[in-house]
Amino acid sequence: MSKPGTNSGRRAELLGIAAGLFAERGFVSTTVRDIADAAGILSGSLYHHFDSKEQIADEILTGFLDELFGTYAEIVDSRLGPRKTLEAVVAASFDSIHRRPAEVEIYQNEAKHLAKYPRFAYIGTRNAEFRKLWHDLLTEGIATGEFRADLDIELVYRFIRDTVWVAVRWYNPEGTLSAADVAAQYLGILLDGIATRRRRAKKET
Amino acid sequence: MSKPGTNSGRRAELLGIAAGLFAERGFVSTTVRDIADAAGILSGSLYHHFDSKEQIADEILTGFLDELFGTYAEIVDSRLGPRKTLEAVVAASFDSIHRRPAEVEIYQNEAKHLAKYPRFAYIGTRNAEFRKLWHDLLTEGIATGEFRADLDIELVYRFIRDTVWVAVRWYNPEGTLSAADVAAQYLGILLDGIATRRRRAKKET
DNA sequence: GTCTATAGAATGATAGAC
DNA sequence: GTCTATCATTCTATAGAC
Repeated sequence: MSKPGTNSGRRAELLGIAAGLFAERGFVSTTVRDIADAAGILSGSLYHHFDSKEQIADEILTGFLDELFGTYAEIVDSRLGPRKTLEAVVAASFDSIHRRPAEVEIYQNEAKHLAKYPRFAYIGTRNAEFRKLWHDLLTEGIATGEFRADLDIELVYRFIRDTVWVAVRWYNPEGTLSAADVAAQYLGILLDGIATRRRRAKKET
Repeated sequence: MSKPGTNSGRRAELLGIAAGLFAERGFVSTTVRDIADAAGILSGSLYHHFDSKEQIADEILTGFLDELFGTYAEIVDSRLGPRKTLEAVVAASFDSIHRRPAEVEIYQNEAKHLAKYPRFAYIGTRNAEFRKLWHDLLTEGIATGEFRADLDIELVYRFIRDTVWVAVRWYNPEGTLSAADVAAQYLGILLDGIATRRRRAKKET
């Protein structure tokens, strides 16, 4: 039960400490000594639990992504219709920022670099999965007439994706503004805009 | 004219090479040897032009920020009114992503870490300046009735800031989509939303 | 599960020749 | 303005004692 590779409590504890440091200083700037110091042990001792620094990041990311995409799958399977699904996916994303800020920050800041290595190939897979989720959602919403027909789906997808995730940079889990508050405000802007009167953008071509 | 510290052409060339590498690999992951290799010289020779690796990043950022905020100042001084000013600031921002993608990426990815060092204190100053610009703009727009009165100004500011700048991650200066196209699409979403019917968000309290 | 001790490589930076 | 040569430091990772 305490064999490295299975989940002894100590292992999870070390992963949490490492996640906090990776999020705060970045993966490359965080040394194994930093992690060991924060855990109250020496750097060499870390290698009893993990094969390498990369493996630590790997386990943090897989754990996070498996949980997140599990939640997305549940929402999609509920077949709420485009608008309600959009609201639920956005809310779930902000909720993950609230519950796992370090993991989201690592995903945002480090995934692009890590994805180059074979070990982290699943990052590209998850990104493609997320993109498909949004493309399907937006396409269906336009078909049902709930979303504007003149939208560039790929661009809207990117704007939503970026704006939701980048909020991890300023969102404070201990602050007065809850994840649900932020999600509601954000959905208000995304769905209805900030202008007082609907002034449809001129279509080009 | 060729004294290091003044702008010989070589110096600017080296800054451009370094900016590309910092943007692509990150500041800490880029070694002085990487920069020297890309310039076709040896790492020691770099120190004839610059005192340190930090100085290189410093000059890249100050040059970029001075230009960017000069543009913002011109726009504000034109007194176009809230909506037109908003459109112009957003367009100018996307234009800077088009013209200086490496510099924007460095500002986005590295500024947070660099800002901790006294040498980069101006980053915090610029951020505050940018925030004030948006707060004033949004406040005025609400006063004139051009923007919705139920907006949380600080949140709207963060959403706009993040969404505009984070686009540097996927925007391709050589692609078919111009910076003006992206700005127009983005403003369409921001001002009017993606939903077909205006459904005002319920106000809390 | 942690510590001692250290290997082996890479890093930012320097001094002086050309 | 670039090169040669190199220093001092820091890094990931390993081997074996406790």
